[in-house]
Amino acid sequence: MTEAWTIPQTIRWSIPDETRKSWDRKIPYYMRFRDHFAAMIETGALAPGTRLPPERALAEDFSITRVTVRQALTRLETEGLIFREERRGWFVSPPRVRYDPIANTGFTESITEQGRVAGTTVLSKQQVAASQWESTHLGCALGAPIYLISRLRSVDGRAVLVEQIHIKVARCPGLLDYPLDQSMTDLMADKYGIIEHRAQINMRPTALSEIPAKALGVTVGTPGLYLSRAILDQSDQVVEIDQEFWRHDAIDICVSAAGRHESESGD
Amino acid sequence: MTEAWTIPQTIRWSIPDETRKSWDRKIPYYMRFRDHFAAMIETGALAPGTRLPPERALAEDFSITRVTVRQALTRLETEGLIFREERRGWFVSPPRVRYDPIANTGFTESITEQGRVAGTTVLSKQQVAASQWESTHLGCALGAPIYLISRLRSVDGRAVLVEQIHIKVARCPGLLDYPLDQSMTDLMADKYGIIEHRAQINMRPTALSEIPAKALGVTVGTPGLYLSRAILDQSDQVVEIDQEFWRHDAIDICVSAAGRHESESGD
DNA sequence: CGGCGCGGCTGGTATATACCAACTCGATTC
DNA sequence: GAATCGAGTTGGTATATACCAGCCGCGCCG
Repeated sequence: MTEAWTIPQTIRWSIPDETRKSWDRKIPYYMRFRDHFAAMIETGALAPGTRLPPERALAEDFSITRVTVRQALTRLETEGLIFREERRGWFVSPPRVRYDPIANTGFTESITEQGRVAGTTVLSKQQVAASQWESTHLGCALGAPIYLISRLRSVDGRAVLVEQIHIKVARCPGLLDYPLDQSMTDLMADKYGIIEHRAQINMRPTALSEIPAKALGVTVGTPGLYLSRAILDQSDQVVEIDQEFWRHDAIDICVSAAGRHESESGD
Repeated sequence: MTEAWTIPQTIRWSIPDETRKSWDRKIPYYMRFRDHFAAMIETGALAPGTRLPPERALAEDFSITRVTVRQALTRLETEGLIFREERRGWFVSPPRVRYDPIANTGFTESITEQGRVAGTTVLSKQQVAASQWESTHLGCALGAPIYLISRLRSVDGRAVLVEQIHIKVARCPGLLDYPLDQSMTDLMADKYGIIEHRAQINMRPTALSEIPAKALGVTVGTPGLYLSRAILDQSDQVVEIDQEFWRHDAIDICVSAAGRHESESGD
């Protein structure tokens, strides 16, 4: 319904003849089913959050088997139009939230600006010994003490991401005693005088594995977006690593870039 | 095999007890199948580009049905470990290419730096009348003449993205007469004196629709990443809009961010 | 009135089978 | 030697069916 949804549809590709031909040939059942619901969602006939009828009912109504129904539903899920909750049903996805991973605004602030309600829950906080991966990426000895904080973040009551935060104990002693359901950036600045100077961000599509899927209340293997953020201080020391697992249909990443300089070449 | 692949596996989530319990309960056939191939790929026993046996052979070897095999293969595909070519077979995915959408380097340059071979093919070039979407985003009248360029870009011979470039004819007259299989940024700077000053980038996971899927040689509905880039000049005029459709398993987005400023709050 | 249990509903996993459509590659033909 | 044809192979779509596992609500029981 929002502009974001319609962008892919408004694209005009090069060979319209090809497209026209495709209308002549037989369209698979699952695709007609998909098109039907995609249209209803995009026109707003099905409001976000609406629950779809049970798979068995859909199969009967459309005179196709449940297997075919599930093929179509999975497709709509991949497209981000609907989502499912394990053994509870299929629902129309809410509009995506815009998120700028490099901006000077945090999650809560950014969501609030969009007129939506952000929520944060601390799932766990503990002190552990650095694994191989952590020692490499945090720049500490293997087995050195680190804090591990796991949080669930939601928009309008729907969980959209789980994150795991890794911080060296030596750098922020006593961190776990502070309230952790708010901005880590602010906390580290206020209590430890640590200012984020630079961040290295990685993103890639993935499938949600068991633990993050369970935390988000989704079926394992559903598409997701992995986003990691390494935060460096003024002296280029890594002070925090944040690993985020997003529902793939919840996010619209928006970044603004400074332009290429005159002297440099592109491409 | 690369570090990027193993990150999700090295994550240590909060409730290891839960994880332990999961080993006791029955693991579905499709998951064991998945685990088997995921392990072979991650250890390098299956090299990138390797073709998997036909689905029917896999079904027989593992004593499961082809439906179940396909469920597992689709899962591995969502995870980015394997990909398929329409009616040709399943293959092990090559390592992802790192890509910084906001850096001062173009596609070819960036790929080359990673020791890989970039390729660009112009699929089509034409002049059309601006659609509603184009007039809105390019900032021109509806029906105004615009150039539409469609290109296919590959890494090591494998198509990784299709892009569609929209440029106002008024701004770059005669553009289509220049060679278009190279840097558009350079071309616009050299021939028209247009310097990229700022870019607005949007990204989100999606499913590849028919046209981009066909161009990439993949099955429609496979996961993809949609990336659009609006390029503004010195006077904040939109001079170019680039819409890119990536194979989701080909890309590892890396961006470097300037830190949050001292006076601002994060979250 | 509150907690517990059970049954029904939902999606999750799996079998067995069939036919279709596109690609491959070798053989045949011009 | 190049173009064409065709058979076989591969994935794509679809039916019909069965049982399992977790969620939910109703009703029973304390």
